Amino acid sequence: MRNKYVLIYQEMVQKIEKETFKANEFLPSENELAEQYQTSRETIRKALNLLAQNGYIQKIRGKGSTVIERNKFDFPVSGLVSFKELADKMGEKPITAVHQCAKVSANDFIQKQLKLKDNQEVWEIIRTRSFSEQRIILDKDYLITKTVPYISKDIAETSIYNYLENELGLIISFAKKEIIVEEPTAEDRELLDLEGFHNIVVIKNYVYLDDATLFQYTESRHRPDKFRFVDFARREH
Amino acid sequence: MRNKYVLIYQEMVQKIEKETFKANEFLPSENELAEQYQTSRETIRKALNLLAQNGYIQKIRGKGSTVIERNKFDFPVSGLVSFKELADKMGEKPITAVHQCAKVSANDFIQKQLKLKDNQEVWEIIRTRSFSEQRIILDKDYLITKTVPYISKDIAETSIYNYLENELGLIISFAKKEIIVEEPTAEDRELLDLEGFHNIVVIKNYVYLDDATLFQYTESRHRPDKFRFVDFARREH
DNA sequence: GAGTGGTCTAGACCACTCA
DNA sequence: GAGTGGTCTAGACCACTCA
Repeated sequence: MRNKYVLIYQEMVQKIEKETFKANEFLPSENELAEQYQTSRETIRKALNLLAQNGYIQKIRGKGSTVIERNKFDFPVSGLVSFKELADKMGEKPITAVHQCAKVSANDFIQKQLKLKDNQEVWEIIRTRSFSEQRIILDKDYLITKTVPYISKDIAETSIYNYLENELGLIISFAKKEIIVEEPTAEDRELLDLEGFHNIVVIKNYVYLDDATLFQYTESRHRPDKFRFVDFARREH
Repeated sequence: MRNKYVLIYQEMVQKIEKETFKANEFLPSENELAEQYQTSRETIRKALNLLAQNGYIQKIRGKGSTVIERNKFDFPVSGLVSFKELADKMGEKPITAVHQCAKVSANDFIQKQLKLKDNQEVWEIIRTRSFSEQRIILDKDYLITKTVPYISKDIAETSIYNYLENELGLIISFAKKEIIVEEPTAEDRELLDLEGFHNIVVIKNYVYLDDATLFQYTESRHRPDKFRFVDFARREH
């Protein structure tokens, strides 16, 4: 049984997406919601805070909470998004080709990224993603073998995240992301259909578990014309 | 007088940055903190949740809250960051040149971005940012005149955000951001030192006030070699 | 002045960790 | 079994909005 405030949050997300609660209209007041859900106001407020954080509503003091107009296609909830989730939203089904899926000794660069003490073994997974017969994205994943003792080409072909979370029971907690633009490497030129593009957008991702241990480093290398990153951010005051 | 939980949050941020609380060590427990700050546990928890959200700590059930190792230079707190804040963190002082600062009639594109009904007037501000004598960034800002009745070249040269928040008293609440890569326009070629680069990284920003009204659309156009975006994101479960 | 959201409290019960 | 964080409650007081 999930938490009450998460259930209320999810139910309200549904209602916003189905437009039971419409954009620019006000939600019922916190007191009314507390009454409806037979719970305390603080619990309602936890649900509403989740909605606000994720860009569904804007709370206005003295007035109420209004539903933020959102183009679901343009602005998915931001945060950590795996490639598969992203592709679902893009509509078109990508084809994944696995070029490498093996335990290798970490080179200096990977050692540094994953803060390894010595040249431990890591899983190296190299994949390309194709849309309409064009190889657009090169994904390079490095996973610590202590946390992920085994992984197969089959898994790499579907979803690594699904395997990590549902099969291994790992709880992914947060990630640090960096986006930069680089010159294509020889590997990029070989594995991607660059079509004359002179740059590659590189998304570096450092992924952490719920005990704050770093266990994965990922580089997602995109052809620039197909790259798009969207984000919803609240300003701190 | 600010809120108790914000004060506690700020004090703890200080302690983490000054390494009174060191990376990978545990904070005092919530009960201890409640005792120390003479407050209730729920108030302490609000402060700790802010710390967790902003990537300072990781809470581990049954054990406590550990300080996340963070390279402050590499990973500033993510979210909405104005150019001036960003430049402060980069160390080098940029030079801003204002090319345009005028009320103009909104063209079709701007009307669409700002969801205007007709061709209202908007403030158009076009600026370049130089580092080491190189014009690296082209900023194009469009502000709704109803919200921002007046703005000057002087303001555009320093910080628009400072003016909006401290002079006009506007409360900026959230923004939707989109990052894509484009071919340089004629304007990019004219106003930036492209040095042969074939692409421009474009950050589109839709900025909203605390009453959920959209009042500003910004395009920040970066030379790709100097572009860098970092983010801290928690995964939703 | 009635209604709204924002903060804070003191206490309860729970699941989890670790010796 | 002692200590940890996670959730939930019922109530208080406050600042703000709006008629």
